[in-house]
Amino acid sequence: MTDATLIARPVTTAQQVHDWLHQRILRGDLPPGARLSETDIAEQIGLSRQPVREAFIRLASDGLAEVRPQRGTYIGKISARAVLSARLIREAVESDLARMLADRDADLSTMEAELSVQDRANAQGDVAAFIASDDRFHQAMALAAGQAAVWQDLERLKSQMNRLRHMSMRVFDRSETIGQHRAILTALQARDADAAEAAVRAHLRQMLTELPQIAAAHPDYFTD
Amino acid sequence: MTDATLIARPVTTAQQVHDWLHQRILRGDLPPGARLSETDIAEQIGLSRQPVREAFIRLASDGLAEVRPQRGTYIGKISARAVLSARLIREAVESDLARMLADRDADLSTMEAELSVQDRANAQGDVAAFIASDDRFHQAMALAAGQAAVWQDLERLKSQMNRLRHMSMRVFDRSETIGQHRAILTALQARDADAAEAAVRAHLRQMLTELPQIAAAHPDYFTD
DNA sequence: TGCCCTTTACTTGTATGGAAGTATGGTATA
DNA sequence: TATACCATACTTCCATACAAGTAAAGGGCA
Repeated sequence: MTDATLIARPVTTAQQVHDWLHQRILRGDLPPGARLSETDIAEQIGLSRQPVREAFIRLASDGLAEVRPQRGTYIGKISARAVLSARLIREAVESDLARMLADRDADLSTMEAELSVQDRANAQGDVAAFIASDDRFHQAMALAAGQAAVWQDLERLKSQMNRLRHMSMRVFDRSETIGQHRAILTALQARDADAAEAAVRAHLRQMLTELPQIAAAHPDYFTD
Repeated sequence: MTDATLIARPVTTAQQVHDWLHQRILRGDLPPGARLSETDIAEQIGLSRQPVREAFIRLASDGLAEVRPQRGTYIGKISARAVLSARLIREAVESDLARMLADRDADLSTMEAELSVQDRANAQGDVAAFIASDDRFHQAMALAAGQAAVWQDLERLKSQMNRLRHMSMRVFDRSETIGQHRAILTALQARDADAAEAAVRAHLRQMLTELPQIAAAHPDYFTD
């Protein structure tokens, strides 16, 4: 999530504004469809409109905002199409990664550790902690397969899904999710590629049933 | 490639500048590592720096340029890592799409037609036409599977690969590529999911052998 | 001759003013 | 009362000026 950029690039004000808004959107603080205003935000943080404007442009590139010339800028609604597309891609890619992992003697300790974190977070009802650990679990799988760059690419696609999750997490019990994670890990430890692939696909298909429910509960947050 | 935007959104100047540069970069007119200058381009097309600057920001978001504050803006070099990552993702996703297609009675006429186009383009040595048709062939597969949004996502990831292809196409004979395309189509027509998946994977793994050769021939265009 | 420091030119970053376009509410008119 | 028109208050877009920082060339000095 917080992609620790290795090279310490000099960070501009516009960059910081972008990162700040990006985070707020993904966490759901800025709800889909909400209006953004260059002048409002500029005043709010004591800057001119220019860096704010440039932040907006980058948010639009991220697919998180929509700039309508001469009309206004709005937080993008969650595109069901984009969520389903990202889900399909994740299923295809992560099931391949799981197969690769099952065929080698990989280090699965990080994934193991995250499962414990998720147990605690679920017991304590700490939604944010659970989501963060969930991400790290999947990331760890990519890293164990030696595909850090792949995970970075997936993360870009995942942004729409992430906003969705912040809503769904408050609705669903996550013990089922943890069980699915454990099934994946067990299959990998057993070096059973077929079982691992099946577990990954089953896990990621969970969203197919959740998405319509969430969308029905928040119809104004979604677009097809 | 030229994603015909369905809604006729009002296009700003900055948007046009971005599209123009985007195309030039992907076609290789602006080589990796080349320097871009806000003022130069602004003068060149009779505008102020502002819209050009905003175009640069979006190119950076696309991963095609790098803005180094107070230092300069450069066309991004081709990241071997990004190419390999996109390739792995394509293989995983497109092999899944092929399986989906093999399991249904899909319309494969567009793919068939593109094969003829590729034959002609290869015979005439028309590199640009071949690349365009190659893209449409793969896009047609996604469309036939009812996954237009997935192809859009893949296209974003493909940008690094596309620049590579404009170089490789001048080096390699493409009849082998056409044969691989035909193998995919034949398997789909036979409704043989296993064969289709194998054909897709074999086709997309071709790049694993081509990338090192291209990189060796143009070492200054690449970064790891 | 070689090294260090200063100056200068050039880069992108930010601030501000006005231009162009849109939406809205009020007003005159039928 | 309903409708068409117009003034007004917004929005983002573009142009311009200046600020901050970088890099490189040139001069002074050992």
